[in-house]
Amino acid sequence: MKNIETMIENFKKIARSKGMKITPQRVAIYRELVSRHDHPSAEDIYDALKGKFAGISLATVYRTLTSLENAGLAMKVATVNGVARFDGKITPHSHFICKVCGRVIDIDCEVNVETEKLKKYNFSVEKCEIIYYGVCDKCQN
Amino acid sequence: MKNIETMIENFKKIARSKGMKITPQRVAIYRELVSRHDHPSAEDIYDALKGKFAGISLATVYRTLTSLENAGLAMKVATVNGVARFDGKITPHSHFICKVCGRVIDIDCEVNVETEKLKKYNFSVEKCEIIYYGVCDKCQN
DNA sequence: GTTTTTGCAAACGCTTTGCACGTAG
DNA sequence: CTACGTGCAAAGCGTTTGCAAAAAC
Repeated sequence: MKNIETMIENFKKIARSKGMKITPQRVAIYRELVSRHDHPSAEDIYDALKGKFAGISLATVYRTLTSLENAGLAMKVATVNGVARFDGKITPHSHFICKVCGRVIDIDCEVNVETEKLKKYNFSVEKCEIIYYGVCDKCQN
Repeated sequence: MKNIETMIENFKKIARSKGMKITPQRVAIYRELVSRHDHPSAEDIYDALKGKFAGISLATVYRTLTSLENAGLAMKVATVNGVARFDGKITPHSHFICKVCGRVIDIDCEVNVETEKLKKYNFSVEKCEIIYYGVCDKCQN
């Protein structure tokens, strides 16, 4: 799913199947989200779009991100300094958060979770989120 | 470190060594935090204390939790529905968050992280946070 | 006595929401 | 034509902060 246009077609198909309407705003927000890999905040997306898109509102970005989450097309992957960060990559992967610059970086490192031992809790586990914290390469001087 | 009074003595020692003053509020907040294992929010602690402690303020609870974090005596372990949750247990462990009731539960399940592969990123990794999401035993009916 | 901490209330900042208008289907 | 989405501004809400009084050391 690397081709952006393919992803947008997929988005339209899924959105329609969920009864969502395909608006120019939604397409633009989804395109922006999947085009970049810095896990933007709602405001990041808003800032990137307001130049090309007269009158787009921050509220619409928030509402669209929530819709995308509900449709399984996006995820809130972290909260850095009180600001939610989103990802259009929905395949399982981990993240590293730099406590200096706040960058959120994808980590494709394998993790072996002893899920056998988790069974004793009798929980229905749906998701496992792994976040590493530290200082990124650029911030180490 | 199971004995509460022992933990409080340890807290006083560390706090003093960091130049912090030992106030009745701080002792009460720390005691409340380490006495319970439900990962309370600042408001949970405030609610539990305001009965026994005339005039304690929510701001003091927030400030104390921040001080405890800085002293390495507590941690913000999760944010559930926009509310930060704290833990006085600072040894490494994971958490399960029930998306129905919002409970945060300690998980002492081993995880083998392939830290070797992390090295290629040239990050200085200080912490690894693992959170499982799903539905807890009580909420499954 | 000096410095830190507290309580109160106000301020903050991200996010959500009510409403009238616009637009997709 | 009807239901859903949008823009705007206002409201929400957890958390932080300024300040004078109080307490720790």
